[in-house]
Amino acid sequence: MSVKSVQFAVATHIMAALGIYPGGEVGSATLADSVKANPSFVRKSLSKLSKAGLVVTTRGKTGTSVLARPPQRITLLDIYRASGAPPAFAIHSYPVEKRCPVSCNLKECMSAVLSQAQKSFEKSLGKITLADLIGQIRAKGH
Amino acid sequence: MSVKSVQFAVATHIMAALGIYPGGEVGSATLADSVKANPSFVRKSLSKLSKAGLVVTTRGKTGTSVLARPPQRITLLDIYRASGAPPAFAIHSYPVEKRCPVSCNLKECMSAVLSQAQKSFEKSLGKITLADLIGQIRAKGH
DNA sequence: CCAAATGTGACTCTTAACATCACATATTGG
DNA sequence: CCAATATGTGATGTTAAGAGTCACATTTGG
Repeated sequence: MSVKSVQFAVATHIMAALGIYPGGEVGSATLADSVKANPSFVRKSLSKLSKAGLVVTTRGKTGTSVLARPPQRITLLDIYRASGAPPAFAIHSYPVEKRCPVSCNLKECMSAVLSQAQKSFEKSLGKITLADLIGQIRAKGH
Repeated sequence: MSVKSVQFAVATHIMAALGIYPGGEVGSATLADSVKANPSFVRKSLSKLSKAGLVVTTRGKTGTSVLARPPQRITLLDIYRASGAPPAFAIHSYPVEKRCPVSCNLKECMSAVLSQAQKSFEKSLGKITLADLIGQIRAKGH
């Protein structure tokens, strides 16, 4: 029922790098160096952030990316949602045994439970800003 | 980085069935019918619940399973933990680019963030008892 | 001792994300 | 205008992990 995806972590890495980099204009190749992932993979992630309005990218020969707004006004929940990470929780897809009341109704109940859990998890992410995260990274030094 | 697991949902299904079944003593074959999953798979799940002390199973010819305590005293968090579902959130495992402070420190920061999110999600599960869930199932009727 | 149940290790199958490539698209500088 | 170089993205191969299955050991009531 849980879903592991690096999308969120990679997207956060990118955002933190954009926030920390002096000047703030960074090309995807530089970001790929920092994440140490395939440039194409990074571009895809960057593309999602751009579509979500968290980042402004310019194309063409001198194309770069910049944060769309100051890191104080970007939460990790914004990044999580933009990253396109699959929902954290899932339910099995077995068929229903019609004679069994548990089998008939459990999925619906579980679905409510899991969406509540998802909300509380998202709420937790919403409390942390990108600026907080950058502060922590800076505090750890190099 | 993604992995979906049905362990939690299946374990919850089993527990609800045990709680609802009149008398409460049920064999794994009956449970497998209700879940509509492979009997061996159900037995494995049942085995975890048993080891976690949520269920008491007897072996031998007339082997069955019963809830170890009343459903009012079993939370979905108990079941989640017993089910052995993998942690809901994970971080990428790319190498670190040593010259980059983001690359060096982000994983540690993300790890803290994710474990906090995990806690808030678990807290949400801890508020729901098996009795609550069974009540919901009964309310929906057959 | 035998029948019937749970417990479990080994193995294969399936799926979804990761990773990569190739190329389309866009834009600047000369 | 065109060459160089950046982002954007569809297609495809690779891989890791859970689901599913099987076989058999273990247990225990009759």
